[in-house]
Amino acid sequence: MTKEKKSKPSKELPLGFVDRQEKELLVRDFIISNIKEVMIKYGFQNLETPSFEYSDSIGKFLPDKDRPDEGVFSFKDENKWLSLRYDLTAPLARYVAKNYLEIPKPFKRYQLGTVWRNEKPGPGRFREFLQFDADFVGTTSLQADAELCVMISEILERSGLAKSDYIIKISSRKITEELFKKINLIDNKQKLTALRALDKIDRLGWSGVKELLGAGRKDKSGDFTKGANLKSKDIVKIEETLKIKSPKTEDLVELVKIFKDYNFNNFEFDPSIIRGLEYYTGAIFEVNLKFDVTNNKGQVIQFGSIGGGGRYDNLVNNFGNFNAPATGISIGIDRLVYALMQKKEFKVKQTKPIVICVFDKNSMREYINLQTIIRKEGISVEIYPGVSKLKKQMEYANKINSPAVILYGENEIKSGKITLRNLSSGKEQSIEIKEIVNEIKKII
RNA sequence: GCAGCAGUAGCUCAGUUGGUUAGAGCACUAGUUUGUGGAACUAGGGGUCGGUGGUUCGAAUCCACCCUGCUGUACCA
Repeated sequence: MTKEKKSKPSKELPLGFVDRQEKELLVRDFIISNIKEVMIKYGFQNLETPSFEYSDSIGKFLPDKDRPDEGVFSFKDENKWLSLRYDLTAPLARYVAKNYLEIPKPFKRYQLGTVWRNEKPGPGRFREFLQFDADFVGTTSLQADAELCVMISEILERSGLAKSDYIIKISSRKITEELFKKINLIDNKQKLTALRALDKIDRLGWSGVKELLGAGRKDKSGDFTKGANLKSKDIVKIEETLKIKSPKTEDLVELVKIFKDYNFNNFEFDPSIIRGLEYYTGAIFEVNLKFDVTNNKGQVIQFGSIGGGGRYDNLVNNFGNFNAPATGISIGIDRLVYALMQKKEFKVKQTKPIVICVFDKNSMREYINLQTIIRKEGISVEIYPGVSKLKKQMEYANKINSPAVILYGENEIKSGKITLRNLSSGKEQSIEIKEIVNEIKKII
């Protein structure tokens, strides 16, 4: 007798992928509806591009090509490499280049779509997630950059955040450019290491960043990270730059002025904001939450930003000779949902069906008629989907959080009255069929 | 990727220096005179103790390697 090893299919999900339940999806839908309304108000048009692109369309032309093959999910189709998109900006650049002659200039579009990243997930951070992205293509006006920040604020506040819950941090790639010129830092690799180091100041503090700018840093677990090996006098100059309280670069001075005209103050200049390394060319923004976010064990976690963006004047140009300076901003919708769901006062209304219990299959006609009457009023109702004892039907109704059950059995049919049981109070009442809708409305 | 810690039922965990048939709570299923949920009671199902190999008369327990998860770190367009 041979022992057969049954290899059952795995019920586990691939690393970084999750099932999303209704509770979360309702919040997501709520945010999306806010986004769509705001987008219309601000005059952006919707666009949908495919999940897959040719790998070179979304990767090859990016200047930030430190690790071209990592971070994306790819496969070879015939002889060409395809990749799942990792953001919505690269596909936009491709779209603009492809449709340059037809689209209005400037071009304002927004997009909601799933993106995929092949990297290590963290709390509230997955390998598949929904991103929202809005961009202006074809204008150098900082009015566009300002409008993006104001617009994001409006979306966040409509979705349930208070002004004190978030802040938009601004900086400019020009600051670091000037700084590197000043300290004569020209080696590209060193530049990137230095930028990455600066980006970590909120987490590691200046002392940690200083180590990363110099020889390197050992983390809590004892792991060592190589530094940028800058001279200590140059590190001092960097420290001085980081202490600047108000922006000196032309673009940010202008941006702040426009913010004033908008009466928008929920921003803060922070020269340590980096984002996207060499990808950006000018102003950059980052949307940060100001309240603590916890994991499922109640521990406060390092949540990071929920979105950001900035000016990328050269991206579309990589596809050819296009005059398409651009600026854009994106939000990680799922991260915003995750954070929003932790705010106690935040609730989205769920509509659960009233359950009509089944006593006798031969009365199905009565049940269906009743169901039709109630559904005509736009009220959620269902006939118990199955054949079970009444107890099971009640347990089912309770489990799905139904507000009430309708009992329409032998007794009721005989007397011509329906029994309506309120499931939160447990109270039952006997009512005429024509009154049923009114009574239900009182409960839900 | 690197480092530290961890992996026993669907979930949260117990399992004594290696010793019979591996336990509990919650959840689940069926009942407690069949027309009543969220409480109680009774009974039941469910685990090759993450995997593979080794040490041993004997491994959930010891060793090696692998896998997975958590945390930090790197990367994050």
